[in-house]
This record gives sequence, C-alpha cells and structure tokens, in this order.
Amino acid sequence: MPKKSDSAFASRIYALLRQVPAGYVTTYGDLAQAAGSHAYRAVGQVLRCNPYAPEVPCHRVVASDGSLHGFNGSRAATSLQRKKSLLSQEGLSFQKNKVLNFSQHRWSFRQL
DNA sequence: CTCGTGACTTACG
DNA sequence: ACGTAAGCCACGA
Repeated sequence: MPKKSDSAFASRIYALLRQVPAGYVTTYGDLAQAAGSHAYRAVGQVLRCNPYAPEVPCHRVVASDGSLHGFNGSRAATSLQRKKSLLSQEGLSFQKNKVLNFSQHRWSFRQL
C-alpha cells in the first residue's frame, strides 16, 4: 500500500509495477504511459528510490530495447548480474544484458 | 518559483 | 554500432 510520503505519480508507478506478473518485464516508457504520463525519466527516479523493495520488483523494468540499464540505484555490472539472475528465475532468458524474446515477455498495460 | 538532475527515448551523424 | 543532442516529466533544494 502506498505511503503518504509518496507522490501520486510514484504510487501509480508502484501500483502498476505490482501488476506485472513474474516472467514478464516492462519498459519505462510503457510504465510512464500507463501512469498517465510520459515521464520516462521520472519513472527512473521513482524506481531508484523504490521504498517497496520486494513488493515492487524494479528488476522487471528494462529499457525500451529490453536491455538492462541500472538497478538498485547502481549501474554497476554486479547489480545487473543480480537482476539477470532474478529474472532468469522467473523464466526469462538473457544474452549479456539484454532480454531474449523481449517483445514476447514484455508486459503491456494497455491491453488490460 | 527557478534550477539541476536522472535507472529514459528517439533521432541524427 | 556508438556518441551526441534534444525532448521529455517529476522531484528536491
């Protein structure tokens, strides 16, 4: 549940992300649009300060091309490695830092 | 209110 | 494929 200290925008992002089932990923763009805005970057800021660590799996959010950018407030390769591991456990496949069959595992809020 | 910043995206050379 | 530039929105100082 959203905290009062969270912005309405942030809450929306969290709520949407929570809808994403395991084995699926989404992009910042789609997330933003689903939130009713085009604040791609704002989404990044929100996730970076993600106070709902396990409940809001920020690792299910990838770049528009399915590549893993940052994670856990870090762009370090170690973080990306962990991200890959987590997603791998959810049935996703990886090639370096990119998701295989990305479009296939990509979650679309618009279809809901 | 203004300014700077960012885990972004798209376009261009 | 890669670097740069511009556009974009929200948030904290």
